Amino acid sequence: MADGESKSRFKRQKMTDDGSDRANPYLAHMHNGAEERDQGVGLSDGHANGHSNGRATGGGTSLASFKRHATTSKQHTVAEDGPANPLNGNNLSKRYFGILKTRRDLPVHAQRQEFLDMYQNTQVLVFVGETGSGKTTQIPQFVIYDDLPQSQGKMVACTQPRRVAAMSVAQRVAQEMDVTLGEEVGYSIRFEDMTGPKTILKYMTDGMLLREAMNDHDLKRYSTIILDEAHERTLATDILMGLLKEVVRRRPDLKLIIMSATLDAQKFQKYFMNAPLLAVPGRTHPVEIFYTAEPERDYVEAAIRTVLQIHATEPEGDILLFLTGEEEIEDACRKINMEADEMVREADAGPLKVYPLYGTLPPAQQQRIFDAAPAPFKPGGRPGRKVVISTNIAETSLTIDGIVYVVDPGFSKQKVYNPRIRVESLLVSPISKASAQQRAGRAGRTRPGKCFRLYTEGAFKKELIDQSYPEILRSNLASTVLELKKLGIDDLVHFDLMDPPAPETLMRALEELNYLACLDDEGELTTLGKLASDFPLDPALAVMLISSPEFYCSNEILSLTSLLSVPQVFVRPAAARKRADEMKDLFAHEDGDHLTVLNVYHAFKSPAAQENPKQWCHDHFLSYRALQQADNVRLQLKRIMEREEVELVSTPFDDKKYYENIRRALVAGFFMQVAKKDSGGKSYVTVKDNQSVLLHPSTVLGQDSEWVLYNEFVLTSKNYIRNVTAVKPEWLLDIAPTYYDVDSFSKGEVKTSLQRVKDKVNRRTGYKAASGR
DNA sequence: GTAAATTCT
Repeated sequence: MADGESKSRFKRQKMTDDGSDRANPYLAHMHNGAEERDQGVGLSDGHANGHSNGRATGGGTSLASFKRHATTSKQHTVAEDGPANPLNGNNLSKRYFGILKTRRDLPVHAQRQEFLDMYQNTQVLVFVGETGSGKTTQIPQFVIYDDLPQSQGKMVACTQPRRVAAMSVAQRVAQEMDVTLGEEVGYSIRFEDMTGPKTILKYMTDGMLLREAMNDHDLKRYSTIILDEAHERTLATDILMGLLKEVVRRRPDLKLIIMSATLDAQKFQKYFMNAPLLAVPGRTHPVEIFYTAEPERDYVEAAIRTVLQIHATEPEGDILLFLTGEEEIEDACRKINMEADEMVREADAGPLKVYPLYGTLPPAQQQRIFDAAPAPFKPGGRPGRKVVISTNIAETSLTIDGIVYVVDPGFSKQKVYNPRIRVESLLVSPISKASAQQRAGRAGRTRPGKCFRLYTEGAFKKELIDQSYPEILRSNLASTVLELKKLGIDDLVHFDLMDPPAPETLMRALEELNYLACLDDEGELTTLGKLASDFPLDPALAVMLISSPEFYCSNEILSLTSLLSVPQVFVRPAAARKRADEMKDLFAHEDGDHLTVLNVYHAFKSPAAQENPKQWCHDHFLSYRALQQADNVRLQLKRIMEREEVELVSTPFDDKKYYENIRRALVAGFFMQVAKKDSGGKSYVTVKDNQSVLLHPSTVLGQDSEWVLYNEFVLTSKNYIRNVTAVKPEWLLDIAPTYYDVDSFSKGEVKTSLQRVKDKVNRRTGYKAASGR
């Protein structure tokens, strides 16, 4: 592999980096006259409402003289210079002043006054800050100094799409403000509320704020809400934007800041009644982009070749390669390792260390990507290098310093939803231009880097879409619709979303909720629906849980619901499949996978296993993390059940009906996910939409069950149903009579079969078939 | 006879 060869496949394109040249057309230029503004004395009126909740009020601190929404950057910097902490009057630490210096070097700091001028003069502000601008840590602090939420007895919220981000940013900002995390600055995520009575700045996940909105439609606890990373367009962010658009109308005192990393900010501006925009440049190193001259046929093979060429020809620096899934990544790791060994032997190459990275990898193994690159074989020899092969987890969630080369084949697995067959599935699809930029940017975090795109420049320009479709357009909306109803949105069709989903998707969701009796025929929330929306669960799971006391097994269904809302508990390493399967057989229940996983949970909770649960899980090929997480979820759900007075009951274990009751309770939630064996005897057909499906080979269920209920529909090489339990058709007619109205079924085997069962039941109970509803 | 991008309440 000669040097020239590596370059020949790539056409060099002249550009600094996707966006590091940020001569920004949207940059707001405002006259900076605020310095002369009167520096009001005394706290604003809000201080007089006499809230005695122990919040920091600024009294006795340098903030006491600040006039709300009329402060200046100069005032802020004077206050920050100490000597007392502006928030609580304490002495400031040495570390504080050290951090203060670096904070003032951040690009956002240069525009602090500009930001204040806009913030003070508008209710909604769109803020664009590229990577490295400091927006996530600094803007909320600027806001605190001007909004003085403590004087209103309120807080400033800043949302993040991911839990880790909310936690780590809060930690960092607490340090910057020299306060204890959880006091003036805190965070709130599921299972963990690190806030207290003094908290005035709260980082939180977007999902968490959405939950809060369900019980407080006006979000009255907040004086300013900052939606960060809005460009990621998570489902929760989209719903919050729709909601907040209405809330700002109802609450003129609420300020809203939409923060985004892309220049596609006009869309946000337009959506929010032409809100003003402020843009701040980022600070990253330039990344040189290379494209292939011709399209690649096999992107995995091309990617491996490119990684090896970089290793052979490029100067020191680590490599990040993006692939789409676990199997592809493990496969590429193996191949690169083999080739690298050969390069070391035959071409005197430096050592190459390869690390896989994907979501389901245990945390300890994920940590290994942060190991330093290997040292040269001998002092002064060819440099060692680290290669990380990752899914798009490294695109946003995880940042690896030291990456200088990025290899981007241009694909990722994405969720798609097909409302016609009501199936969410994962599909390998081309990424968007925004993703490609994000990936390239990963090469320029510590020094100038290079990005090798395994597609042509023409393809980048013409074939990639600008932005990935927002999640709301790719999801089953059943739980979203339920949430919206609970948020007080009555007219879903006219609810102003940035990207409204297809009418068919909405119809499907409404229909599903109606069958689940969460919405009545008028589309209004029922008592059951209200209760279901209190649980952080899919509607079918929530309904199953709420109905379970009627089947005398709510304790067991509570466990099962928790198990179904965490990742798979069975571990099946490629090297030990057979042993793993044998272990699974120990827990198998002949009536299906639900009862099997429940057996696992009960065994996990037994004193014997709890003696050393980690070891026990390892020995039994079970995921300790998943089971622990299930335990956590169970506790949270149990608290909600107690609060809402959903009874916790069990059928005695020695009762003949113990397992049958659980299977019947499953039907109460999942009656829409039932399949009947085909006349051929091998495959199954789903009731109502007549899809041919196969039992997933991982099921413990034998082939002799006529009717089965399933949890998941998996589209891979074939249509599989997974997590399957045998049910009786009588139960379907009994528990879900509206859905199993035999007359509504289209002609076919399912209908005939159901009719036969119905007649039999009617004969037995003495009713005439005709008298049935 | 076998798959699971990612994230969230």
